[in-house]
Amino acid sequence: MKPSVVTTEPNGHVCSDCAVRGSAVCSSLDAAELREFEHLGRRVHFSSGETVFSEEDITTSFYNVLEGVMRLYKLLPDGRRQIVGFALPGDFLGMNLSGRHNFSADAIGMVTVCQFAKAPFGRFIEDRPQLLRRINELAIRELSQARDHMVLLGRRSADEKVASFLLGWRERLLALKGPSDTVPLPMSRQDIADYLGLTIETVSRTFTKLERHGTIEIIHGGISLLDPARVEALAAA
Amino acid sequence: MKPSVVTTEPNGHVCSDCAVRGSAVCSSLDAAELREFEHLGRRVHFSSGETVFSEEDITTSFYNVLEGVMRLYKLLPDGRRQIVGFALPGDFLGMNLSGRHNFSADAIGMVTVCQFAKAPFGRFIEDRPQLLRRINELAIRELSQARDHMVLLGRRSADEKVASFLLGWRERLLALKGPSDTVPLPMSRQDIADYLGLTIETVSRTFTKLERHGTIEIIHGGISLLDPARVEALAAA
DNA sequence: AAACGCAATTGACCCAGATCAATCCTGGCG
DNA sequence: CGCCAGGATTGATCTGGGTCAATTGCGTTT
Repeated sequence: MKPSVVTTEPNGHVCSDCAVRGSAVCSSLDAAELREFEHLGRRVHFSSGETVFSEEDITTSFYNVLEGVMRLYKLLPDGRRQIVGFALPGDFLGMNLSGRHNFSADAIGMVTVCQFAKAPFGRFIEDRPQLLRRINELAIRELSQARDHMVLLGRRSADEKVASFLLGWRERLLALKGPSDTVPLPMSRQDIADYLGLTIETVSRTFTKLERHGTIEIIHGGISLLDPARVEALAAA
Repeated sequence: MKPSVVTTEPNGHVCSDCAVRGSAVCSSLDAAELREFEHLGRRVHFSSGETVFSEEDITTSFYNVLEGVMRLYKLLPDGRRQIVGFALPGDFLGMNLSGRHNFSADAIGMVTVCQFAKAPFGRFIEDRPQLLRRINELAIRELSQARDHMVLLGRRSADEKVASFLLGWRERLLALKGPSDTVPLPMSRQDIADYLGLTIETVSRTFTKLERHGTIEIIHGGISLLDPARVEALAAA
């Protein structure tokens, strides 16, 4: 199911000045290793809404997000959807034990990834424990986030969910774009609802309520935290 | 907060005939490595309800569960609890990036763990990529389970949650105790509720409902699946 | 065997959030 | 510029599961 709009650059890039050089898996490699590594990955672009891989697909590649945002989700047979996370630049996707992806991933807006064929990547890792350690670190970080999200899904009210989401999302963007009380939300209300285990109406109503109380301002493509302290109180962190 | 009832065996064990030798982290070590590894861990016993470690505690040890069941959970400031998983023999606990545990763990019934001091264990791993790879595998498996659980918490009804839980728990015990339609439930109803994001009343009512329909039978310390197919249908797997 | 303690069950009622159903933007296009 | 489509908002109503409150069942102590 390779989408037609995907474009691949034959080779117009170098890892050494990649945007995610410092934070992604490749941060564990030295300059010499990086030159070798460069041949393994190729940049691939996806446009908004395109699927990068689907749950249950055989895993043929790993992906390193370079630019943009992706939604990672699982579907129930009847169509209910749970977004298990949003991937941002520096995130590494595709690791699994079964040989099949255990969630689907698609682009929210334009996305650039660094794609690695599974086998050569596996071979490259083989004698580079540093890289393995880095991948393990990323997995452990994900796991910690996943557990936090379980608490949110299982034990928080709608207001708390929305407030936690805004703070969490701002926090993640902090590392990428620097601190700001203006939080861009590239994903749809439906995406937010499916991430928080709510309906789109509840998300919308909660935003409106927060805005009426002067806590946030809903702006085009995002929200602005007028009273961050209030939001933090609501999140019951 | 070392509990008084904890007992440590000076050395009455050998790794080579450990119950979890084949499935735990140590499955990645050969006989020679195992002998060296043996000196790193010590068996520690916990009795029912004792806390092995708490969220936010500085991580001083890693733990390999040998016997028994543990509940892993996070608390909100106001006391709401979310159980993020149950640990069984073979599970490895304590990995994190922050240097602090990101959840609490306590014993459900008698528990035996193999405890490793963080620093020596870290040193041992250093030049044994096989062990690191094994730890990574366990982390990836956990991550996959965590994502499945997010779907359950965010998008399933109470009936589906309970049915999925029974099947999932049976599935996990399968590897340890062999196949059976009688599912022991060592944890309390409250534990089940906090795992599923429900209240104790809802869990109890759902069990009763299933029993009235002849789908399960509630027995002392567990349940019996009278109609496993029916339970699977309810789980909407 | 009576009495206690604690988990589990059951019942009655309530409410947060879902569902159903209109609008209301807003941006793209003829 | 006016029209259209898809996302977002808002309103009205419903309900699954929570809350509150007994009651039951059992294992332990005396």
